Amino acid sequence: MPIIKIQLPDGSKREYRKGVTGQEIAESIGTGLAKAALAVKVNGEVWDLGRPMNNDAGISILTFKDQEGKKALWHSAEHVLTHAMMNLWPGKIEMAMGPATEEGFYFDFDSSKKFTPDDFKKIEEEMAKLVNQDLPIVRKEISLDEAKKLFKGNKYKEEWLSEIKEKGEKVTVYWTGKDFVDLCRGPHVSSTGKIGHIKLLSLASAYWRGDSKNKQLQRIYGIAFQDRKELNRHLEMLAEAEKRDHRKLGKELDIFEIDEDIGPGLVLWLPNGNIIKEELENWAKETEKKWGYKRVTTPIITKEGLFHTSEHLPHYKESMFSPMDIDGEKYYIKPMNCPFHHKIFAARTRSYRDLPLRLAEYGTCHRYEQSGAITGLMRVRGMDMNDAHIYCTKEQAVDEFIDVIKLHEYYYKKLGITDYSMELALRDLNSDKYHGHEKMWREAEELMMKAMKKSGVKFKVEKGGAAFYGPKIDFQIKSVIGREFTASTNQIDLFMGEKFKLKYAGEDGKEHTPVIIHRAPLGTHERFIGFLIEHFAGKFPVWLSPVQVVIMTISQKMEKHGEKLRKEFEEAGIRVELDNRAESIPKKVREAQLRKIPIMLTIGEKEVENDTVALRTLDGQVKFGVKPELLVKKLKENINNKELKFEL
RNA sequence: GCCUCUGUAGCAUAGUGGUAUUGCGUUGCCUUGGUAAGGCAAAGGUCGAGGGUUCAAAUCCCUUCAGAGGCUCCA
Repeated sequence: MPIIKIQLPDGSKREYRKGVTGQEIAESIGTGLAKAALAVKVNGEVWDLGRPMNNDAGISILTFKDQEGKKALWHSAEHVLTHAMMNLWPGKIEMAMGPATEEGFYFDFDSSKKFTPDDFKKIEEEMAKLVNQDLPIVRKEISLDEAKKLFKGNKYKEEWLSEIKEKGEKVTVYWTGKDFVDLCRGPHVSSTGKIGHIKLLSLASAYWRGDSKNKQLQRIYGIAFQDRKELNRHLEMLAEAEKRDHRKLGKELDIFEIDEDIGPGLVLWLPNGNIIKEELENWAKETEKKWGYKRVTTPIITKEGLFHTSEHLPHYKESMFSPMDIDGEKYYIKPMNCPFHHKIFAARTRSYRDLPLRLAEYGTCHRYEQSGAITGLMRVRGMDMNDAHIYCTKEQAVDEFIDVIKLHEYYYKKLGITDYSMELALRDLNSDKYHGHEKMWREAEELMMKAMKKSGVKFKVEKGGAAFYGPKIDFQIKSVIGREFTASTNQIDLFMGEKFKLKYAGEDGKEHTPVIIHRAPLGTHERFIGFLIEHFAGKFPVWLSPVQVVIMTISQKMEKHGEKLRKEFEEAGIRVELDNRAESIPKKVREAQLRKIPIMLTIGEKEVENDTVALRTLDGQVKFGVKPELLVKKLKENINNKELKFEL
């Protein structure tokens, strides 16, 4: 019998007969593993457990702990979903496609029946049946002709097959039991029993192959876990995420409002929200002053010519609000601040001695976002941007850019944002949306790459995401509940300097074009605060809290004392409220908790007598006999240092 | 922009053809209390807007606005 050598996950080598499967190897290692195994990684490629190995190989057994194992399970769950729907509505479902994603799976299909979440229960029951039957899931390589016969009449599969033919790839199908088959590359788990518990989450629509010219299909999203408890935990997490939704909290905490009569994506900052906004703004102003930025202010509207120079017109016209006619000339509302800052640079003769010149502004910009893209504070049409442009020499560019990265890191660290990543977005060489000449692009890419590498920060390269005038770096931040956003975009720009004919006198006495760095570490107030609401679940650190301290009287007899205390806190620059209503303490506490006020003080007879307060923090801890002077001192320190937590 | 769904008082909700339910909040009165809801009462709604069907519309149909989940887009 021919023998092959397999290197096991622990590094040891063992001999097996030729044709051994991943499942058999898993069984030979340990019974627990045999059950948990979902797929196998063979020389770096993910395989089904049942696929025979005919050569020496190094393997690792994938379980639900591995993302690839999860994906095999989820993809199989997607097949079960398709299978169940074909069973329930025979002839009514034309299956298109369905992959596993990073957090579950979805299935796209075409059907004359309009599905609603009310159908989920029925489908889930059918899926549970299929899982209980523990049907084998078997991979088969078949010929193109066989495949064509098998999927005859399904235009989506036919399109897929003709593409496989073009690429010259092999056709693989997966059978679930005897009566369900789908065209699929896999990998899958070996039988439906391994999938465990499936939950359908939502219903949406999507264009076939993600192209808006194509037909829209119905899409069902789902998730699956082997362990019921894990599924429940996941569902709880989703519910928790919903509670943290900035739109919900924004309303509950009186942070912002979006009024129908004003328009979609146009934010009304309520007094509470405005405090957060101003605190952030002041922080950025102070910080950037220290980092050598100079502040400027520029208009919100401009003659159209400015955007022709920058080439935003006509290329980005559709993202701009329609122009208005002023004295027979077209004026646009600015979608960004860059050209204005360039004009400030150009307004005076510049020498290399003036560089780097860092111009910063809290600019109010408006962009015509697609109506369907607008969500809460995350995608808006009117925004305040913490924007700045650095004009420097080519020699300075790398270090300046590293400083920009450091500035981000400073901001994020202070706010306790630890989960972030960077993406270097380059141009897509096949697209014609990019401007400027080849040399300029290459140089800009090189400069950015150099800066990223020198800074030592991890980053991912993404093709096709660049701005039309240069590559960019996006900071992706993740909130505690796992929602990810682009918080800021930064660029080294060799294009606009030329377009705006910006010049400085160099050391050599000749004219040079400055390099421009675009940066906005806090992005827009809208998105950033939206993110922070979810990040902190509305429990802002003291310095950002709209109301920092509430003083609650046990009875209205303590009003005078309460008022005296309130004044003391207020004079110390602390945002404080006195709650002297004729309500019970439990009720006052409850309300303060719901408003997420970080410092709750109660005063009763004892406190008046001893001139102390009882301190309660949001986590429910109560400390009696606290001296107000000490508290004020500690709070001021906490606020000035912008600390994340308050401790006495 | 496209697809699907949703829209009832400040907020959260009940209501499948007979002009609207409940809770919180608000206001008033009583209560003056020790760490997540004290009691009673009152006010508050052209049921997103406009049109249509019908004796009668929150409810059915059309248009429109807004929101949600996606897709496309995202300088």
